[in-house]
Amino acid sequence: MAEKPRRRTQAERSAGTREALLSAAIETLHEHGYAATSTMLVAEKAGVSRGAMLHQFRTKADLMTFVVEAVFEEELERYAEHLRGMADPEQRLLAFSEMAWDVLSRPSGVAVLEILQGSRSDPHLCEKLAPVQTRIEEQALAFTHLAAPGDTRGAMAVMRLIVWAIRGLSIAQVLAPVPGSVKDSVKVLRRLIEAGLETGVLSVRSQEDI
Amino acid sequence: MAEKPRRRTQAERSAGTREALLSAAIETLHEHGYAATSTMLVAEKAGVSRGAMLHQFRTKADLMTFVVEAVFEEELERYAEHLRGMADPEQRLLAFSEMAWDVLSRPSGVAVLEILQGSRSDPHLCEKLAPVQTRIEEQALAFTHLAAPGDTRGAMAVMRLIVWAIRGLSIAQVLAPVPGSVKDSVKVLRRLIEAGLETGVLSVRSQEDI
DNA sequence: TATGTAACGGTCAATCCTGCTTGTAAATGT
DNA sequence: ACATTTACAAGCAGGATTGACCGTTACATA
Repeated sequence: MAEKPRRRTQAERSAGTREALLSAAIETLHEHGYAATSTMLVAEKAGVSRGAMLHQFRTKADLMTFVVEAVFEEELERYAEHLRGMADPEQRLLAFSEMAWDVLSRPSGVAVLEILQGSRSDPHLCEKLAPVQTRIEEQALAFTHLAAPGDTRGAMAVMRLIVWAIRGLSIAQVLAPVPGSVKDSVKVLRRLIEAGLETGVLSVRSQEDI
Repeated sequence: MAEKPRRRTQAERSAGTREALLSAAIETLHEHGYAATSTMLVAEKAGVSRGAMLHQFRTKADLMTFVVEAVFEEELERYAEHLRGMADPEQRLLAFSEMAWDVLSRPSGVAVLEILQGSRSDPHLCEKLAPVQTRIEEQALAFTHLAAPGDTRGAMAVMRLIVWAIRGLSIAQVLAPVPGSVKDSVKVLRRLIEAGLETGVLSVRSQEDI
């Protein structure tokens, strides 16, 4: 009758439960926020026993760290896809705010933000996340190529502004009763960047005297 | 020896403990985030017995709501002070980002953001906060006078962008290992607004076709 | 002064969450 | 084929948090 209920290989099983836990964690974080994201809830939503979860992620901090890392990998791919065939730095900068909105306003982006924010409440998680965080910021900066190699500080300021403006707006969106209207602000940001490029404030070559 | 240990009046005593709890809550939220802000911790830090706290704020949600409201009142005053004698709408808009940074990056501003974010984890708090939140946004909009009376939607988009960009950056600041560097981004925002005004993207008169 | 009311201090039960431990079955490696 | 490692299930203990319940004291007012 039924196919041999072939047990999957170990690696497959591991990957399966980790994937299920990842999705469930993202969903829970997106929906209920960090404070209400207990490991029990996540395991239950993932359809995984608490024992299994505990085997894969010994502590809650481990699970959260995994989520941050996994989502970041996925985000990088998404950025890369958006930027494919966009060589002009100015064009990249112009597209950046809407790109970032696409990437960061998704449930996974909100989930990561919840974790970052929530990490402040858990020293253990905090120190596990510290290296990941700096690595992310470095890679994000290198990846965007927003400025000439020389001006790290200016490029960092611009990148941070855009990223955190978008993150802020993504909070506004989940908090707002009518989520749609937030995107207007993203467009305003894009226009501001256009204006900045026109007037030379955002020269992609240098960003000296801030 | 000692002065008569005159017992304060009832109203004074109430106000005293509420004030102490307010400060302690802000401090705890700013320092450890929402998840780690237990009522016990707050009471302890305020030097108030749990019984007293429970008398003033029957539930945790009550305390949090009080914090949001009290801080907002204080923020309004701060804004008013900044804007005193600044009648020109363009000038107001120019000053807005740095004003907002002054007001929102303070511990109380971070605390409110923590509460808003944390409210998603607590339906009870969520519904208590909903009316407060819309009231705040309305008043903020009316208060800033960023656009001509006609164009509510455009003004809202601009106001939201600035406010949430600043809020996002204030998160970045508490998360960052070296907090100082975040302010660069605030200056970039100011420059972008200048540029937007120059090129007419941010006309204070109208903000039609977004 | 006497009575009602408000602030307060301390303790309690119920709940929830986390991480540990034990036990089982399957897959992997020799 | 056997030994070892890995994935999983389930129960358990410790700790923390919340909100409620007493009793006590001081203020307020008649």
